[in-house]
Amino acid sequence: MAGEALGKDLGKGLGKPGQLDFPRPLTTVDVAIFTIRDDRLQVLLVRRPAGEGEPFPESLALPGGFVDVAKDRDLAACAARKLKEKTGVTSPYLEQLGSWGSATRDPRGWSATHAYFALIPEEAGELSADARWFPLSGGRLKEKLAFDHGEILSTAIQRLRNKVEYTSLPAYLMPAEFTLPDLQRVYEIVLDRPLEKSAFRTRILSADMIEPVARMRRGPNRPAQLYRLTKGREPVYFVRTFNPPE
Amino acid sequence: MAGEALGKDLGKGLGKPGQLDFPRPLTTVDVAIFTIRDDRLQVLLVRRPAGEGEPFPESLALPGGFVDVAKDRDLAACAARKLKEKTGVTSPYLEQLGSWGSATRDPRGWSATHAYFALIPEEAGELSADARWFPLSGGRLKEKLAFDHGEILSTAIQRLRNKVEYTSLPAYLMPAEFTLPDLQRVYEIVLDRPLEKSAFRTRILSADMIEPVARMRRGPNRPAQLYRLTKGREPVYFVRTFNPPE
DNA sequence: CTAAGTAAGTTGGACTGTACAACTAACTAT
DNA sequence: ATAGTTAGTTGTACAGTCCAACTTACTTAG
Repeated sequence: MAGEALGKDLGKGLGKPGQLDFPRPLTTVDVAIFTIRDDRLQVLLVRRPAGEGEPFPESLALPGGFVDVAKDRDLAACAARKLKEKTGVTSPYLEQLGSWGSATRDPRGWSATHAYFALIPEEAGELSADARWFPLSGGRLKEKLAFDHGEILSTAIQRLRNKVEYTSLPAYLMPAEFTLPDLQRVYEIVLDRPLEKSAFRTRILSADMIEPVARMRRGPNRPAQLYRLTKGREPVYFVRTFNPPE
Repeated sequence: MAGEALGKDLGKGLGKPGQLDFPRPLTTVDVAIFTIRDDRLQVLLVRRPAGEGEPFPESLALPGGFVDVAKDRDLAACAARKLKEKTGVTSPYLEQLGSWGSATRDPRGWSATHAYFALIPEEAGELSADARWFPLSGGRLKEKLAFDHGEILSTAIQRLRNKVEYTSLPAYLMPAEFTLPDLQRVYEIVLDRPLEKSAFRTRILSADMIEPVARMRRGPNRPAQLYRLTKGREPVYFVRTFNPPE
C-alpha cells in the first residue's frame, strides 16, 4: 500500500538514530464551516485541484490541508488560518470536532486529519475563489465528497443539531442584531422542526445570552425588539433539551 | 527549536518529488482510562522511561505512544491496542476526546496527539507492570503529568462529568451485575454530589438501559435487586440533566 | 376612518418529571 | 421482640414545557 511505501523512508536523516526513526502519518486539518443562507443551513466546500498526483481531483471537499509546522503554532491556529483563507472571517465560533486517521483514507498514505467546525454569520467576510456554499436539505448534502469528508460532515451536522437542542450555538450564526423570532427561525432550520414560541422565549431570555438594543425592527406589522449577543459570552448550556420529536 | 531541526529532513526520499516533501508532525495516541476503585474515580497512569533522549524521563503520563502505521488500521484501533496492552481489557467504553497538537508540546518537535477516554469496570483485566491507578479527589489529580497530559486529563474529567449529567455512561464503570443503589453511588462519585433517590430510580428504570436478573444482592439488611446492562446497548441520552448544583 | 391581515409578544391551564421528605419493606444483630 | 440499616415507594410542591387562545402594534385595502 502507498502508505507503507512512502512511509519507509520518512524520518531518516535525524541527528539521533533510533528513537524517531519510523514513518510518520500525514497530518491535516479540515474545517466544516456553516452558515444560514436563504433560510437553509449551508456548508462551505472547495473543489480539489486537478494536478498530477492529486488525490480526488476536482472533487468537492471540506476546506483544509496539511499542517504547516513553520506557520502553525497549534491545531486551532491552523484551523483558524484555513477559515480565514477561505472566508476572511477572523473570530468565528470554532470548535474541535474530532479526528479521523487511518491507513486508507488518503491514497497518499497513512493520514490523520483534525476536524473542526465553525459557525459564521451570513454577511461575514469574502469567500475565496475556489469556495462555494452548498445547502443541506434534511441535514444531508446531495454532493459526494473527497476522502472521508462525507462522514466528517455528517458528524459535524449531527454534533451541531445535537448541541442546538441544549445550547446557544445558533446565536453564532446570527448577524450583529436580530430579533427573537429570527433566532427561533434559525433554531428551527437547524433542528428541522418547529419550536414552541413561548417556551423558546422564556428559555432564551432567562439564559442571559442576549441583550436588547435600543432599536426595534419595523416591518409591515408589529415591530420586534432587536437584540445582540451579550459581549464575550461563552455558549450557554441549558439543563433541559427542547422537547425531542415524537 | 528541536521540532524544526528535526523536521527539516523529514519527508525526503519520496518517490515523487514536491508534493509530500515537507516535514510531518509526530503522531501519537493517548488514552485516559477511568475506573471506580475504593469508592473513588481513578485514572490509569504510567511512568515514562528513563532512557537517553526520552522526554519527561520518569514522569507520570497517560498511557499512549506513537501511531504504528504498520500495526494500526486506524486511530481507534491504536487506542484500543494501547488500552489492551496496559489493562488487558478488550471491549471497554472507548470514546474520542479530542486532539492536541502544537510546536511545543513535545520537545522532540511539532507533534499532535489523538486523545481517547475509556471507562472500564474495576475487576476487568490485569494491569501491565508500569501502570498504576491514581485516585482523583474533587475531580483533580495531585500528581503533575508529562507533556500536556494534565490538560488532557482535565478535559477528560470535565467531559466525563458533563456527560454523566445526562447519559448512562457510568453504567460502563459497573461490574457485570449491580444494584440500583450501586449505580447511584457511582453517579454520585463522579459528580461529587448527592442525587435524589426516587428521581434517579425513575429515570434509570424508564431509560431501558438495564434489566433485572433473577438474583438479589443479600446483605445485613433488605436485599437489593441485581441488574445488568441491556445487551449491546449504546449509551442513553436523557432529555434533562440531573438538576445542577447551587 | 375603519376593517382586515399579520407577526410580535403574553397569558393560563394541562402535563411531565424532579425536589424533598416521609413513609413502608426486608433483612441482621442483639 | 426490638433496634438499626438499607431498599424501595409514595405524595405534595414546584419548575418548565406544551398547547392554545389571547392582546398588541403595526400596514394596507376599501
